[in-house]
Amino acid sequence: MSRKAFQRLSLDDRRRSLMEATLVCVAQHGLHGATVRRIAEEADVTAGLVRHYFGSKDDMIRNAYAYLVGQLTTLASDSARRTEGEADLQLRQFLRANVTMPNLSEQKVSLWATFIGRVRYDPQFAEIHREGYREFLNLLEALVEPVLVAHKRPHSAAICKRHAIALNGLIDGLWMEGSLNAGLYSQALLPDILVEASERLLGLPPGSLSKPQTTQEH
Amino acid sequence: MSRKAFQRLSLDDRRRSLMEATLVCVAQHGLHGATVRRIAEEADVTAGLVRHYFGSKDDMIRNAYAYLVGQLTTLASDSARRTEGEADLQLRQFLRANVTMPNLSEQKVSLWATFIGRVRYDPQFAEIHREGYREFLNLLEALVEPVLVAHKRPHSAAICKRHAIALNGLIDGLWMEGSLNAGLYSQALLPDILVEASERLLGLPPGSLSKPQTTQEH
DNA sequence: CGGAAAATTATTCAATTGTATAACTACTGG
DNA sequence: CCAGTAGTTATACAATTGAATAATTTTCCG
Repeated sequence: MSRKAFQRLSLDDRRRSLMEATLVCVAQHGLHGATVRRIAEEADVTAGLVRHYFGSKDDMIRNAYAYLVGQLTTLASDSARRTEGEADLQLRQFLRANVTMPNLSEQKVSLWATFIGRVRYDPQFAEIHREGYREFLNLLEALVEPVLVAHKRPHSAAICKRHAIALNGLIDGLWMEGSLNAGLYSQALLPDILVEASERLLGLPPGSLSKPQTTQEH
Repeated sequence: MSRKAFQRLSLDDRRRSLMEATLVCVAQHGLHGATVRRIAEEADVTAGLVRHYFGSKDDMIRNAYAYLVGQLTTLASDSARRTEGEADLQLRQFLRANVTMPNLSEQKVSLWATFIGRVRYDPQFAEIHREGYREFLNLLEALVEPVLVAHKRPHSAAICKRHAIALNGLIDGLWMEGSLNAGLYSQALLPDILVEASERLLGLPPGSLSKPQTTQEH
C-alpha cells in the first residue's frame, strides 16, 4: 500500500488553496460543519497540513474571512476603476458591480453572513470586519463626492460620509436579499433598483445615474 | 450526594426557555459553539431534556430560528399598529422600530446573520426564511400603499412591491450596520437616515415622514 | 395522602473533533 | 546523481460531541 502521491506548492499557493477550500466548506456546511478534515479533503490534501500553514483551524478560518472581504471590495473597486468617464459613470459602475456577478453570488453572501454573525462576539473577527468596512466606506465617499460636486449638491465631508453610510446599507441589504430571494423577483432588477434608489438618496435628478448622458462606445 | 432540585414547567414554557437559551448560545458562541450541554446549562437544565422536547439538537435550533424571526417582525409590526394616526405616521413608526431597540440589538443582528448564512445550503432554514421574508414584505407593502395614495404618487401593486423590496433592503442593511459599527457613528442617527432615505425612495416631499404634520398629543 | 404518570436528572457510549507526532517523499542545489 | 531539507502524509490520542438509556423526583389527581 503506497502513500498518496502529492505535489509541493509554494507557500502562497498552498495557503490560498487552503483558504479557498475553507470558504467552500464554510459556505456549504457552516462554521460548525467546516471541519479540518473536510476542508483538507476539499483542498485535496490531508488534515495535518492545516497546522503546518496556519497556527490552528481558527486561525485559518480568520485568514479565509479576511481573504473574502478583500476579494469583495477589490472586485467592485476594480470594476469602477476600469470604467473610464465622468464621476457619474464610475459611481454607477461601482454600485452595479456590487449587485451583479461575481459579487452577487449566493455563496459569497452566505459566507459574508456567516462571518458577520461572529463579529460581535469574536474580537478577531471584529477587527477584520472593521478594517474592511472602513475601506469600503472610504471608497464610497470618494466616488460620491465628485458626483455631488458635478450636480452642485451639498458635498461637505459630513454629508458625504452620511450618504456613504446610507448607500452602504442599501448595497448590503439589496445584495443579501438579491441572492437570498433569487426566486421571488428577478435578479436583473437589482442593479436598476439600486441605482435608482441611490439617485434619490443623493438627491440627483432622475436618470442621472441610470441613463448616463455619455454614450459608451466600444 | 443528592440530585439537582428541579421544577416542572409547562410544555410551552420549557420549550420557549430552551429556544431562548439556544439563541443566547448561538449568538455568543456561534452555531459551532452552541453545544447541547452549553444550551442546557444556559437554560439551567441538563442536556437530556433537549431530546425530550425536540427531536434533535438541529430541530431545536431551527425552532429557535423561527422563534427569532417571528419576534422581529412582530415587534416592528406591533409598534406600527400601536401608532394611531394617518398612514405616514404608521410607516414612519414601522421604519423607526426596525432600527431602534429592542429590534436593533447586537445580539439579534448576530443571530440573524448567523442563520441567514445557513439559508442557502439548508432547505429547512430556507423555508423558515422564505416565510418570514414574505410576511415582512407584505407588511411593508400594506404600509407603503396608503402613503403613496395620500401623496398622489403612483401606487400600482407592482410599484408597491418594488418599493417594498428596496425599503426592505435598506432596512436590513442599515439595521445590520447600525449594530455592527456601533462605535463608528452614533446609533441615534440611524432612524433619521432610514426615514429620510425612505422618503426619497418613495418620492415623497422632504419631511413628509420625518416631520409629520400632525403633532402627536399624549 | 398516596401512588401513578410525566418531567427531569444522571450516566453511558460510539463517533467525531482538533491537534500532536512520526514516517515518508518530492523537490532543490551541488 | 545524490543527499538534505522541508512539504506532505499517515497515524495516534485526548477531549468533546449528540444521543440513548436508566434512575429519580416532582406534580397532580383521586
